Amino acid sequence: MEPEHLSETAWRFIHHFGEMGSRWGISRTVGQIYALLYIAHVPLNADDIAHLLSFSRSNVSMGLKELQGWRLLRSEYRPGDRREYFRTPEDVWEIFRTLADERRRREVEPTLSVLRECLLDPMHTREDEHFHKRMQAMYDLISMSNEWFIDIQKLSAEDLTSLMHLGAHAQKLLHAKNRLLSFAGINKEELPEDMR
Amino acid sequence: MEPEHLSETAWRFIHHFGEMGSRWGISRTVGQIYALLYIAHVPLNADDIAHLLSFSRSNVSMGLKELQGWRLLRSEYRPGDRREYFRTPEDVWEIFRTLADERRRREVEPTLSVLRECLLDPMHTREDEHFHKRMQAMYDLISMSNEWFIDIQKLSAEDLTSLMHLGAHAQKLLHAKNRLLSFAGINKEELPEDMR
DNA sequence: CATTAATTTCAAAAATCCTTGAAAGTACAC
DNA sequence: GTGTACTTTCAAGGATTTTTGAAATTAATG
Repeated sequence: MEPEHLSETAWRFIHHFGEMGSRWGISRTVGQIYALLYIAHVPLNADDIAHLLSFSRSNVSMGLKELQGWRLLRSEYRPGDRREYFRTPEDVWEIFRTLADERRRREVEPTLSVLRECLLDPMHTREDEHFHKRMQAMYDLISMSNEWFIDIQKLSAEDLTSLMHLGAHAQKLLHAKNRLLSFAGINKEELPEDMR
Repeated sequence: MEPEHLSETAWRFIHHFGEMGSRWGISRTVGQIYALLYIAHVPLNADDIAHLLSFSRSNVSMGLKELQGWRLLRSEYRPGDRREYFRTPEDVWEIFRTLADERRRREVEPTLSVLRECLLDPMHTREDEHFHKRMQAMYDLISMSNEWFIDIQKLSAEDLTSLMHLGAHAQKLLHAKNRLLSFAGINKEELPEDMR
């Protein structure tokens, strides 16, 4: 069913995502496996993958397990065939959303925890005070981005596309709003949280 | 000038960012150096850093060089002192912007190039066609996000904060616009690019 | 221009991370 | 329950990345 070997172009694609993966905390193998599954026109089983990418069977098994840990795979069984067949979600948006959300949970949330803990520690010296301010600034930024992402994540691919096209133009809307506020003599602090 | 040793809390902070760094394609050392410089209340020279973090002098030198490659450091000389003193920008937003932009240039742009090249390759089989569609979908998503980021990057920290607070509420604006369009019987395709 | 102070380079050692084959585990079919 | 087809685990070996100290380089000073 699946091709015996990869085309030149397919290989370039897979190879690139392997390299990319290794800059992103997932191993080359895992990156390549995912790239292959992403472009495959039919679901593949572990042997297909091992064969096409020349990895050991066990390496593929571990790679698939890791990808499942990232919630990035779908799998299915076929009647009369005991092997498990894997594929990626069809929608690229879904893939990126899942990836981003998983990173958020694995990296951003723990970072916020550490920062919160550090911020609770008592300050003794002038340096401690400076340290505290710096951590607070970082906490504020990360925390806000985190919430923004959780918020934005709910939107459909279509809505996200519109929002992105709007891009920095949204700034104009905000400026218009701000001019209006100042015209009306209203102070930002008087507004409810979600209208600032 | 700088403290002889790090407080418990400072160490926790630095240690965490070392671990984080190692998940992000920069080494533990580099992550720790940056965390230290970020919280330091005065600029530090390479010896200070090596001493405080117990790294070899040469390791610190390479780490600083890498951080400069990321455009994440400021440095200064003092009269009567030959040593170079390093600090991070004061504004966390600036740091994150620089980091994100550098990653964009190092990872996203090359990925787009590879995808463009692959998309130009001739298709022979049915599988090639499917492959082509998948790459196109990925190209569209990454390309759009990339442009969105370039666009958004120009905004001030203040504007970005407002935008983030707006978050998914922006969706309401869009829906309002879309309802208006459909009420007026205007098709999206008739609008100029930046109004869709 | 020689001396000294600081920085950088680089090849080797150390640490870490990845990959593998062999063995153990699982689950289905008869 | 036994055999079969597949999957997973794991310790050892391999590969890659980090870290280091010694030597080379650069730059300032008298």
